[in-house]
Amino acid sequence: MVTLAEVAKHAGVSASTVSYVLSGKRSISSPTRERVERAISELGYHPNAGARALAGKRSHIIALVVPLRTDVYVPVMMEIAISVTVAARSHGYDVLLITNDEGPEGLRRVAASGLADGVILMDVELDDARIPVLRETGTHAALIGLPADTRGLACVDHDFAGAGALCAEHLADLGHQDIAFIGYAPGVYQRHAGYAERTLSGFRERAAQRGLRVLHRPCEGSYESTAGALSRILADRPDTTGFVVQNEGAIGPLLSLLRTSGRVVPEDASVVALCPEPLAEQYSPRLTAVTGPAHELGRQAVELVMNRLDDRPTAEVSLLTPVLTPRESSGPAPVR
Amino acid sequence: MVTLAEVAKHAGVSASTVSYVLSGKRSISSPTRERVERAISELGYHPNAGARALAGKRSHIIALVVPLRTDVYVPVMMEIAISVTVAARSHGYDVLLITNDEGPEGLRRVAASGLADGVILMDVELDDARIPVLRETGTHAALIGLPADTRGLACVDHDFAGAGALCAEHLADLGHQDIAFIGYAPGVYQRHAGYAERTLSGFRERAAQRGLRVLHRPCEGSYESTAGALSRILADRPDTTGFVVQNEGAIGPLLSLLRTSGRVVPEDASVVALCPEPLAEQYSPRLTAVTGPAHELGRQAVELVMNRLDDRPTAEVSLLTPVLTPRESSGPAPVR
DNA sequence: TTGTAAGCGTTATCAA
DNA sequence: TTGATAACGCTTACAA
Repeated sequence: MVTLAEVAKHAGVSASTVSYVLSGKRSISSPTRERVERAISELGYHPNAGARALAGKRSHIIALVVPLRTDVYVPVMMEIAISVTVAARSHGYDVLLITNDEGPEGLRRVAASGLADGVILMDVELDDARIPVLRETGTHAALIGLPADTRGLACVDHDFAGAGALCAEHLADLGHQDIAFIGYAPGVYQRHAGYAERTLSGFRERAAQRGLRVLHRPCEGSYESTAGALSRILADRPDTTGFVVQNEGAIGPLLSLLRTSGRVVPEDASVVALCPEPLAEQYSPRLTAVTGPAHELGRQAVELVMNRLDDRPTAEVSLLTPVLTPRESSGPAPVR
Repeated sequence: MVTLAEVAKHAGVSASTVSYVLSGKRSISSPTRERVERAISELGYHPNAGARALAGKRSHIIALVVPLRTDVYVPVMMEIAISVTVAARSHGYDVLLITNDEGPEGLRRVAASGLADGVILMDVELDDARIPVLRETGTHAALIGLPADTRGLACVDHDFAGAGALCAEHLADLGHQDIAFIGYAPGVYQRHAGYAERTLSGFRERAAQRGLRVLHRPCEGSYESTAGALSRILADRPDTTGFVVQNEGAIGPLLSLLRTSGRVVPEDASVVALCPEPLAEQYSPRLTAVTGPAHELGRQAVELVMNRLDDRPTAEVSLLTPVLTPRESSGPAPVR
């Protein structure tokens, strides 16, 4: 194993000079810098991570806490994890993966041992058990998701209310009057999951402004539950021509069922999905969809942690603007 | 921050005693052990990771290298990542996430810096650029996937040939004679991706043994490409009654197209998918599918790395047995 | 602009 | 069964 001392000897300088060349924390004359850099590459030197952490009081690692089972669509979780890793690397940081099966104690372990300098929590809940640990240990952290009490925390999330509003806006613009919102499973609303409620209220508010009639139906996402939701919707409001779906599992069934019931999309019924782009693209017809930038979520979370590590102040909450991409599944309301 | 020295003072013993209580590397009398353990919990001591790595020459971290873009269905990648993390924790190890955008150099960095003691590579290709680095640096590693040359390496993968055989077997048992295999995109076969070729040859071999007629059609997975593949199949072999699909994207389109063409599944045509369970469950009809245990892949990879770290010999290749779960999409061949 | 040297918090060897 | 103590490889005052 090549050590800093060996590099120093090889370059004919002191150890501290090598260290300073690496860290850039003091100015070095070009000739020495070059000698050192040559020595480094000739010997294939890589600083020892443990020693660096011990002496420098910084592990250059951030922990990413992922839930075992999650509300978040898995490919999106992965996209976030990857964007976090890439963004962290651009700051010279690596990412440690922590699963939530250790519970909040995992956080404490990682922070107290100095294994990680900071933490990013994914899939944060309104009343998240990990937050007290964060406060108690004073760990530098960024949250993806919005807890009930954000005081002193740094959070990034999609602007779900804005996303809901966008759906209402789009369908109203197309002349639809009766809209059904097919949502997550009832349990999700019963435990007051923030993203679900925020989307729904953003949607409802804008719908009210635009004078739309709205029906909200929770849905498990299975074929059967979607069929149940749809038939109730059509029974209660036969004039429904617009559908907003916020439930990945319900999309496929909904499209099949509309077809089966003789409704052509988008001529007879318009469908707007709240889902990731790749999902929207893979259906036939391709779905008009509202999406938030998942990789941006990861990137910003990393920026937040880095800012906190360097004692730069950060805003408490940052919401990312969603985008509606019109595709083939939405069109003008049918004339009656 | 609580140090080992503070614990020692609090317990009235020497630092080394505390260290040995923690590592269990020498026998300690019960009374001292208890005093030390009490001190540890009273002070909330967590050993410093950097110091431990430096002195002990082991970081207790393994790196998991994930591809940015992948052939593997993303939720399965995530499942593997999580099972790796959980399994690693059970050995006192943490997992560092490395993306492949650093290229093979990322591996070298992580190994040479002592950041990780070992490495798990996901989505390994036949001629993987990361393998030379592994050999050159002598890094302890486990590969998920099978490279062309496995000498000296520890690999785990699904038994794709077995999976293919299982599909042929199942359809033959049901009396089907003409089977179409709807595969991955042509490019996947052109670059001789191991899993694709192994599945296909396993399938072909068993089909031949059972006297089945077989048609293999690569497919991009889009609606259009699936439609193209299906119409060619039905043109070339109108008597085709069995379909094997190994392309997540093609499943939905195939089911729609069969329905559209007036074929009822499973009365007129049987479909067997090579895909993860959750995917098979979410279609209507639910799909008979062949699946490999993804979490087992992660678990075994960790065991392999741990064995290598402790100089225990390991087999070069371990293939995990796939399972066929019969569901609603396959049934007896129609009588002619 | 560069060098010297004192830690950082463990582990593990050598004694006792 | 336990205690001193010398590494481990780096960072960072403090000197020069």
